[in-house]
Amino acid sequence: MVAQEARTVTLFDVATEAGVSLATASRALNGSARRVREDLRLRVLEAAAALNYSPNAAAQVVARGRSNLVGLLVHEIADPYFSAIASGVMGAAEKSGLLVTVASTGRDADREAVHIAAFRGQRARAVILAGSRLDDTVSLERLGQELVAFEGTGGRVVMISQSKLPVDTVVVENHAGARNLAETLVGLGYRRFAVLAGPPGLLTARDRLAGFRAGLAGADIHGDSVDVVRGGFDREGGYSAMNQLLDRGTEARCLFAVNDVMAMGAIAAMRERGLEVPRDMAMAGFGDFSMLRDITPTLTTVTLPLEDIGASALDLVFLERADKPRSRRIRGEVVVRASTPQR
Amino acid sequence: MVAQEARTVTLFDVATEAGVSLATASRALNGSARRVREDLRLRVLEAAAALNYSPNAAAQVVARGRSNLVGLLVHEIADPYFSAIASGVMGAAEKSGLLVTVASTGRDADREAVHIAAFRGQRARAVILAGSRLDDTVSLERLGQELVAFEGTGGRVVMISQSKLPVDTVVVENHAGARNLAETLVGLGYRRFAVLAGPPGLLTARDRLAGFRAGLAGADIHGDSVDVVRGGFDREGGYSAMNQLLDRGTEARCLFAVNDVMAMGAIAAMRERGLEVPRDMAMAGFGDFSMLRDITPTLTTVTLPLEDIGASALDLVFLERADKPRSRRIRGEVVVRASTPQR
DNA sequence: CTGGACGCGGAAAGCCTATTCCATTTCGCC
DNA sequence: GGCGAAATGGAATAGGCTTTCCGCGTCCAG
Repeated sequence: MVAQEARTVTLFDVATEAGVSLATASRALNGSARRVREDLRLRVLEAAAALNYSPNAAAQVVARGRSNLVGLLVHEIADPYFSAIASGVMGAAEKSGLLVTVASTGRDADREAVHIAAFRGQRARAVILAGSRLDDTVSLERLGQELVAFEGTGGRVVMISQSKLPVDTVVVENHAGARNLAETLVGLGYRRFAVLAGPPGLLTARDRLAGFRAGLAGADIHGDSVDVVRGGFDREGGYSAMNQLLDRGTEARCLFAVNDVMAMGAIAAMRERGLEVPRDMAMAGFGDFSMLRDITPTLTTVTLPLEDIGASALDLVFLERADKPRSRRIRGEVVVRASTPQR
Repeated sequence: MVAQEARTVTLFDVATEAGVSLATASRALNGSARRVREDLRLRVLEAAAALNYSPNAAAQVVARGRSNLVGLLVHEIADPYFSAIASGVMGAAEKSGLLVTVASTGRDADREAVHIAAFRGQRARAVILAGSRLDDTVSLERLGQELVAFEGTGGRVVMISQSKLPVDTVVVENHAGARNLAETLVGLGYRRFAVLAGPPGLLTARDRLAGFRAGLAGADIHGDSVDVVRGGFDREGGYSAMNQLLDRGTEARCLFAVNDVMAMGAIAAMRERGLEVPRDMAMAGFGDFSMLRDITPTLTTVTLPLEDIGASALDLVFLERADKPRSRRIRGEVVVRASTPQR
């Protein structure tokens, strides 16, 4: 028995096996503009199948000058908000024959830049940035440069959240959603509010707070009567902000947490003190991830069609780059549940 | 003004700019075995920075014959179980300078095969298969062939869940965990059990059921006194299985759902009928995703260190392929919470 | 019957990088 | 100072594929 060198089979092998040239084999396999006579085409296909040929994608990328990879940058893939978006992106990508490479940045602008550079190296077809930007001109500038470099390789850039850079964007209407929520809550009879507002620089958090305030203002409820507490944009942030609020005391009868997981943290903080939602405090969140309908009490929130958002982002990838960046606006919908009963 | 063709900058440009040869530039940039004189090295680095050079990863892959991509196959990225594992894999990958490409299979064996073929085309360094196998010899066989072909390109294969194929595996000790859980529940005073058991063919579900039964058998509680209902391995499955169980009536005082999201579905089904956990029925789950501590009541379960599982899988990627597949065993830990009070 | 248009296979160039193989320089040591 | 060994720069090649360009055969119109 001869020791077999496990060489991988190349297009050359397929061509030889089929008795045609490399060029013909290539054309037969990926149906180029040029046509190949039917019998040859079949011979090539058969040969490829017989040899279990799998084209070397890297070589194709080198030859074509572009890949079919899409880079998806999220803050944290384990966060249900991002994993739902990722699911939408990946579902749409599969339909379009694209592969999705995901990277978590942990909200770190530097790692973001590193990953974009890596995607540039991959000659990725596009990069999708999911997640809120910070209100930080320096890092925004830096990101912009990185993205320009990326576009220089022919790739597309799509952002999800705010339209702060001149790239196509799926804009989440945080302001409008929060305003509607405020109006709804006022309609339910609430007058005194507290807000767990997230970190100061985070645009998403800021927009939601501003929208909520705008909604209250429409009902003549003004800023000074609203208790605002800052905190991280995650469960822990909600938990500690709520503790802060409870420690210092509040007259609010209804709490708005600018993100659902913060609301969950807040509920946990209340429970530890023997307080109950909505008996001791009504509560509303924002962002709706599916698990929310299973917590007790079910939580009033503004639902966002996260998977659609991801899919929309991938749609934008296929548009030609234009001078004027386009945006798709996604509106959330207020859903009233048990946590905010009529007063 | 001259129309600028936006050609991407290549290694050749860097070499020219630095006044050295291509070979030297290459060696300077990725520190090969060969050394480059310090001043030249610095010149190259400067030139690269000045031109904002980013190596063409695809060309590197072609030249080196292997990539730094890791393919991760999950059933559904939006499922917290898988997104937590993905988070672990991605965190570890980043430390090792690897990129992670994720694909969702939706438990479809064909799509699984398609994706593995795609990863083979990418010359991925490794593919990690997360998620339970089905007890289906045909598709298992098919998968095995696909994986052999993948390994033929020099890639590594790591599975997470059961060790059913001759590849390195992170084995989740479902049987032992469920047995411990059963023993714990018996210790709390429960004697009559029902199980929401998941689909018949799914190995993970099967192992947990078998382990649970084994634990009960140790306490002389035998099969015929346990109500077993089949259902999907997700929230909907738990919901409908629970409805089935309640429709036909049961004497069980404690329910074991073989997976946490099924337990959540079951709780929802009970709530719709005005039933409460644990008053009307105690309940335990399996798999612990972090949100669980925030539902009411907090749920007894077997926690799995999902992020560690992902990280372990990536560890295995770096081991040399060996004749005997290795396995890392991961044991869950029983956590008793409010849903199963002492009786 | 002839000439041009068209269809199609094949040779070869090109994509970008890593690495081998020479050629030259540098260095250590007697 | 001279010699061999070690270090190091550079030309050329490899790697797998796509695509351009060339040339030949076929078909149809005149």
